[in-house]
Amino acid sequence: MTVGDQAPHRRVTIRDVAVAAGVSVATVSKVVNGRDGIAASTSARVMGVVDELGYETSLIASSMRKSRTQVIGVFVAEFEPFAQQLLQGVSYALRDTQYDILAYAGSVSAGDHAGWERRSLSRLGGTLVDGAIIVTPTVNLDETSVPIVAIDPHTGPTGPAVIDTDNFGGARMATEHLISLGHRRVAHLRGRTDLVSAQRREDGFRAAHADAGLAVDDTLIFDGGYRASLATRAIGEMLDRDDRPTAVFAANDMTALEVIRIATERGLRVPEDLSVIGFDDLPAAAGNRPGLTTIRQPLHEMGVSAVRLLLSMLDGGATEHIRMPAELVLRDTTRAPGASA
Amino acid sequence: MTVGDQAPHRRVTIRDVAVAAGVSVATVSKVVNGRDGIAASTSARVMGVVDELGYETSLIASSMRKSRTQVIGVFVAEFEPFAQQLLQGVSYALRDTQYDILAYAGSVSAGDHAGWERRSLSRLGGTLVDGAIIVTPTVNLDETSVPIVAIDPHTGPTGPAVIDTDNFGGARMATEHLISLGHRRVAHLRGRTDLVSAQRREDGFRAAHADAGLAVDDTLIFDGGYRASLATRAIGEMLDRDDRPTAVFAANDMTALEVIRIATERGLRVPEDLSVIGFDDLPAAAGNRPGLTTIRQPLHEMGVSAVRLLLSMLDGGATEHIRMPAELVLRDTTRAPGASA
DNA sequence: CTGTTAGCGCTTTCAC
DNA sequence: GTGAAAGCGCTAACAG
Repeated sequence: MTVGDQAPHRRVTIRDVAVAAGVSVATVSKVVNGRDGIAASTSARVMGVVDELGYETSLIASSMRKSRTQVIGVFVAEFEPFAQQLLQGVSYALRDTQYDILAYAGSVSAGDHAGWERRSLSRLGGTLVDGAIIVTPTVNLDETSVPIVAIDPHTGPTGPAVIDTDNFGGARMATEHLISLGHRRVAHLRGRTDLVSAQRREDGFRAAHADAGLAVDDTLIFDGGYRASLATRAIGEMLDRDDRPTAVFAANDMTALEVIRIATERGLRVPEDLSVIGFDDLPAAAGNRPGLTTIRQPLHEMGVSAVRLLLSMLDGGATEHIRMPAELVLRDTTRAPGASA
Repeated sequence: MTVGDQAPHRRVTIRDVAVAAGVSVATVSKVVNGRDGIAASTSARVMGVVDELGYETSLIASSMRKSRTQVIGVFVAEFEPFAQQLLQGVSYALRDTQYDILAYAGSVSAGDHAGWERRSLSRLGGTLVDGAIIVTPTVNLDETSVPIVAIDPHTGPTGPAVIDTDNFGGARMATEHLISLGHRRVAHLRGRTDLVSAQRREDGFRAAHADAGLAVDDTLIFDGGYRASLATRAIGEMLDRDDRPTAVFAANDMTALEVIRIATERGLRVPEDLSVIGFDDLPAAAGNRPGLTTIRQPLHEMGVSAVRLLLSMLDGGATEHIRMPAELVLRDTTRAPGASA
């Protein structure tokens, strides 16, 4: 610990500039913020010192006094592929605006995993960010200090502004696809059952069966919890059954990929022996070999829409609920049953 | 939840808690921060109010007084795939620590694109974040107020702590691969020539030729600037030549993918008529059809290493320069010339 | 044990 | 035009 205890590089503050320019702190502030009522000569001198010293106003300090910071917050539980795709859309949409992006993953520390969205919001909202986009929040967010838009909230479209995907329709489409291929024993690997998105997907799965006049075999429904690690066991059981399903609709891509992994381990070929379809269309779905057939959520567009909506709200616009369409993306992991090579 | 509903949506501050608990602001602060020297009864009462009011300490305000915030900053120019892969590694490595991640893209607003790293650092460093990881900075960062580690700095390994990839070795490997396949007219689509990483890759390209006793045809070297949009024109020229190259080594995946796109547009088949190899191994490389053969930078691992190094520096450890190995990833876009189907 | 007093770096009245 | 003063929400001495 005997390193730089000397505090070698204190950041240059507004006071340093003021002293160097021979003016008051207040004057520097005005110059830097382009307020008028400052002599041109003074302004020029101060700017000179600013450049010379490399002064940058502290976002933190100024955010405590200002109302607008020109920063949009994106709060996520974790930087996983789903959130990242969204973030890319947000980033893209904010490119030509005056806003900076601050993405915060505030549930890193174990323990109170739940409520990360409320916590992040309290810690940064109202001060550091002008508005926030919250990715898959699992609690209701009302009475927030800044405008927020929730993307795919797991509690359903309850908050004021939300962007989500047609989970029910997408799931029905996935299941229909399997059924139309001729599959009659199709399993469903559910998501986190405490989340609406997972429930909607299960509903869609059932609806497709009903539409086709087929009965759902409830023993073919397994819990995958949206995470590969949580799904592994259930997948094993599913594939070890004597009357193994010929196809499976996994509630998201991560668990669908896990199905493929386990199936391959068991010596099963996908799609010859088992058809698999996922949900999300993460980059990993396209990157997998064989390419994962899945239901696409337009993540990028959702990020863009979230920005547009938030910006309009920041401008006094009304909240909205935007539902994006889901789309079937055919790749290589589904085919008719028994159509072995 | 019937507390202070008269107030609009002002965030609840430490003062609100103090008043409600009938103690001083300082006492609340001590309780919340677990300082000792507080009566158990007082502590309990305050905590009760905290829960009831849903108080969360403002990261901003406390960061102005505290030295440690338990937040690591990741500064990027933009949230593009390259940065995102890194971010995932960082996120992964920070999972089980007490640190939160704050990713900041501070060059969104057009204009002063350059110097974003310095700007972000000045605006957030020293106060909001305990340390920072900077992704592909293009300026030298010394005299910073907090420990930083640079990932793949485009100015070369000059800063105190840097993680980078063996650009020279990787480029040589890529070119060797093409040459060993039998290609004799191989083009190089350079990156941003003002950046060392791009220079190293060109050097590697030339070295591979020298090793094989081959001369480099300088007219086969084009500028791609690392961005698809900047490369389009040059690629057109390259492919419209009468003595079109049989293979091309693009300085990164984004431009390699653009080569494939343009080639396909021209009616050329990849790899039958043209072999293409990239650099980076972004998810898009694996996701592309045909899969892009490329040189892999272990982005995830680099993120992890950056965290480890930063954490150790935060703990008084010394700076380091870590060079990661590049690796050839064979997919579907390279094959022997003239081996048409 | 607890409250009072200073600020952190900045912006914003409001005098001069 | 410019500066002095009053905070923003919080923590860190220092008194009581």
